[in-house]
Amino acid sequence: MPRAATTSDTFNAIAEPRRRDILDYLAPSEHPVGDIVVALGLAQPSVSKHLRVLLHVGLVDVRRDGRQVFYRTNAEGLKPLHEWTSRFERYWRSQLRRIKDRAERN
Amino acid sequence: MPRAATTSDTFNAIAEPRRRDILDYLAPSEHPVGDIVVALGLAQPSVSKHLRVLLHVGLVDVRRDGRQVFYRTNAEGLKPLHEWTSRFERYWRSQLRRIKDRAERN
DNA sequence: TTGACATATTCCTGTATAGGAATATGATTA
DNA sequence: TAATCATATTCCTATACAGGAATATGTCAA
Repeated sequence: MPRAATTSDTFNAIAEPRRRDILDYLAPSEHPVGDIVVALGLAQPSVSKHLRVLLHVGLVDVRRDGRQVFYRTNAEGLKPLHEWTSRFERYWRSQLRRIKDRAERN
Repeated sequence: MPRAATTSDTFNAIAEPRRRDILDYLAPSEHPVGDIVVALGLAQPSVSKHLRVLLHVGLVDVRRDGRQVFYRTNAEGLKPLHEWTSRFERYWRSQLRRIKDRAERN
């Protein structure tokens, strides 16, 4: 079996750095595609493709207005990712905490 | 350009679900490869390969003991991921918060 | 030393990119 | 209607898997 599709889930979608850049850019407020092209210095077709992937997994929302298409990060979609990493929080908190954890296991 | 290598960074490494399972399993305490094989029901070579990727990006630590090799999740390696997702926290906190954010932008 | 055990590596293959180039689609304006 | 603007899609290609099968490597025990 080959690697899973980038469109299959959030984790695969954000594995691509440019897509993370796009999510960062679109988090505070919506922007038309052209803005992303300029802001991130990417080729327009490339941006459209990345947006399609992000849309597929629900990480961005769209709003069409005339010939422009506004995208915006849907932060909710990043929750699962955040929650998964949170499970490991107790293991890095601090050296002290780590010692406590170790004691608890005995 | 093809997709980035899974060994290139944390984000790519955890894009594979089995690797996340392995990290979950190895977080509380170290385990030899054989345990992972049994616990997750994967083929041994497959587990070894996944571990190699995780080791490459520093998500697990190794300790050899006789013919067994013990692996353990290095939670520190997941910090960057957690921090990246944290940046979006303010955007999902609550509807109230979202309204406040919107007001702040005006 | 030999055999069993634990893990790693190699080889093979079907699949899925991501970027570049060219083109298509849809909407707006002259 | 034609020209233009904003985006999306298609085609092409080099690359990188991830799993299965077979085998290699390293270690311990008899």
